[in-house]
Amino acid sequence: MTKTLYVGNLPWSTTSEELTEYFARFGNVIGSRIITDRETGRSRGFGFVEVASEDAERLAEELNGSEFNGRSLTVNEARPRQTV
DNA sequence: GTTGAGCGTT
Repeated sequence: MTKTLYVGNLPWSTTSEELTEYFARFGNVIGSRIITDRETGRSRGFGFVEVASEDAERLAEELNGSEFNGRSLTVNEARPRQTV
């Protein structure tokens, strides 16, 4: 099972690969996704990381407020989408 | 060549 974490306050140059590697140091990371502007294609400065549910809490706790490329990250469990 | 709180697309 997996959980999705919201990651905010990212540098605009951050890629999903960087996020995955950064999160993978603290737990089992499935993958990540940077949210880019639909019109300009530039990063919006936040994204989502899919991690093993057993590691989600520790990842959020370890990475929330931590420094990533000079920015203090915001990490939280992602809100459920309207996939209902 | 920019910006800075937030919750996503097939």
